[in-house]
Amino acid sequence: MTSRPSRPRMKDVAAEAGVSVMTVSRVVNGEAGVAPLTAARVAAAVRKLGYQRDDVARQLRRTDRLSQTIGLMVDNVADPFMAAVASATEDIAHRRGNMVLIGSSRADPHREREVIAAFTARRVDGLILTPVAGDQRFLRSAQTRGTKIVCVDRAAPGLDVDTVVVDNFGAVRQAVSHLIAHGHRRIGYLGDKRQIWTFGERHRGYLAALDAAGIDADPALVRHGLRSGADAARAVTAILSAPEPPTAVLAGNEVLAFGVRAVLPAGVAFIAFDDFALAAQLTPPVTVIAQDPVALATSAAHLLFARIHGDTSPPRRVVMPTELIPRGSGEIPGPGTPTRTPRR
Amino acid sequence: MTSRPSRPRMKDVAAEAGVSVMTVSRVVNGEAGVAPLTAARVAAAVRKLGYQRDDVARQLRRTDRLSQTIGLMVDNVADPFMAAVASATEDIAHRRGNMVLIGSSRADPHREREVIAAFTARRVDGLILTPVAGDQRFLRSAQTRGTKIVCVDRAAPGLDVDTVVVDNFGAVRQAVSHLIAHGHRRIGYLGDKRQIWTFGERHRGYLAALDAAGIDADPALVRHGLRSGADAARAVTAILSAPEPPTAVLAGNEVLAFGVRAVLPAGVAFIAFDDFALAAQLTPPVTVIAQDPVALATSAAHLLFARIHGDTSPPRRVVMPTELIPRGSGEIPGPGTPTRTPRR
DNA sequence: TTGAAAGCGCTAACAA
DNA sequence: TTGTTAGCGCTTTCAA
Repeated sequence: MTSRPSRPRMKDVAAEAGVSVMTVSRVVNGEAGVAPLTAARVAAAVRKLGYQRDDVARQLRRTDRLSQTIGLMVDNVADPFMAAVASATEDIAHRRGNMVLIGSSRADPHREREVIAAFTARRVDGLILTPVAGDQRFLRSAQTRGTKIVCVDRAAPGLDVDTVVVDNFGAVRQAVSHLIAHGHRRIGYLGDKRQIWTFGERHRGYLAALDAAGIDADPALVRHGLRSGADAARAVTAILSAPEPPTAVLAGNEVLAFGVRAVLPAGVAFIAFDDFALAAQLTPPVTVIAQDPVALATSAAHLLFARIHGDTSPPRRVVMPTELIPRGSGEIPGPGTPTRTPRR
Repeated sequence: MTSRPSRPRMKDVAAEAGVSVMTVSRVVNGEAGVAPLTAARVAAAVRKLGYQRDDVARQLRRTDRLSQTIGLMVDNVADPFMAAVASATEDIAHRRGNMVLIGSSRADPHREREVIAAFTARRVDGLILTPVAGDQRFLRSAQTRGTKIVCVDRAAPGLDVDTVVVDNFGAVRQAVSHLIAHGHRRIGYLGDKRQIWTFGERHRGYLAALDAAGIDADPALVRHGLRSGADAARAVTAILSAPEPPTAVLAGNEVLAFGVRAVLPAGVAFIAFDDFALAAQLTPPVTVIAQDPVALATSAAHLLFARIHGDTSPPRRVVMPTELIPRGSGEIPGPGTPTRTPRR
């Protein structure tokens, strides 16, 4: 076995340049107070040896304790919404010279804790989270010890932190009211786990719209805990084969919408939460509740970096807009629509 | 200003439990040779103070030097293919108790170097890369110093590392031959930058299929460097308004396919590289070259961890399968098709 | 302008 | 079984 050649250290550079490690440190970090000629010798030694500063050792000693690393916990990076959040977060972090550690909770509160513990053990400066568990109080200790936290997309009840979300409740209430206005009274709801804040809100919005129209909510038309397109396809098939099937369906997010579309019969109205690439090109085009994941994540990342750099103002809740985009699928008339004139 | 309360250290736990830090270290790391009663006292102190081991300091001193962190550099996490790669990588890393640092090159060789430098400065144990630049020799120094490297999706010419890819050349040659067999002789090609290995291969496959059929390649039908759906939409519109427009188009990846679909007239045949969620539900359904990003990334991650844990066998190149899935759009007949019998 | 000494929080090696 | 000493690679502090 060959022994693994280790990377050069400051002391190697110092020896090569004939100076002390302190001088090397000053040159490597671009500090003033080094004679130009000395600096040039050090720089030459750095190049010759291929020296690169060890940020792990650096972080251990520095006064500001900053790792220039943040932790991003999403539900699942493969989800297009979460991918957009991750991409935007990484972009802001990169611009600020930071790196992003990424972890997925996959809607598992246990995994969520593991991931967050692994982040804090690595001394991240801050966390951007899409929380799963209803109760996030376990984060308080990290918070009081200086780790900055921002929630994005999903709020964390019981935790007093900056939060960037949309009005999920209002957006779904509006969408369901839209379906009701088009004559629907039996409307299906397909969502992920209710404990997830967004889906709790979306389900409440659904119920509120029904209630406002004097429609009794039928639990047979509601499915929670759907995690994949396949889950959603099975659920909508089941709901549609009920004795009194729905005439309209709401899919709680993009991934679920994909599954619903694969099996939804023509004639059933459909609205999806989240806009997606081909929504306008399907037959019929899909009416959606659009939100902007890039704007959400960008706002969250800016908030986080402000906190890391000393902003101690009270926690803020930023609510970003949503837009109901009617494209056709959400405007398919239901049995109660005015276009079908009742005969007497 | 209030001073930031710092997290407890081993010495705090040691003081609380009335033992030395070494004993705390043993308990925290679950090592044998601590009296049960002592261990219990330490454990109680850990709980009371909410102690969490500092992995940064730990890594600095440990003999194996492992950070239990790997770096993943993708082109752009928002791209569904890359998101799937990231998700699968994170999943394998999580199972092995590792974390993932994520960075995006966004097809910029300069940014690529920055990201990789930031990874190695943080002493990652290994790198999983989708390289951009044609020349990756700058990675050799990191490699000789012990950082394990695996390329996924894209190979890195000039670098002798494990690589997990598909046969891009063969897959596109087959797809373009498929279009030719359906009577097309003027076929458009839309791809990202040619320097990116995959797109170089895909373009070569395109040319090879034309050549095998005795068709002269027309540069007016080819566009490189497309980075978004909007880019692709503009490019295909331009190509179609040429004097002799193509009767078929190949989109080099999923993101470009979205843009093409938005503007492609019915009647123009279409094949996309990468399968995507709604491909089968468009009108006409989209014929695709399917590959499995999860399988690619899983294989790459396993290779990387084997290397990190001492596998020193020669670098391997794993070639995963692709599948041409005919769904309709790629079978639209062209002017030279046998179904249009030539009259004499 | 430069360097020596100390120490960040932990673990390796050894001693008791 | 427990503790002591040294040191990972760097930065801080202070002295020259």
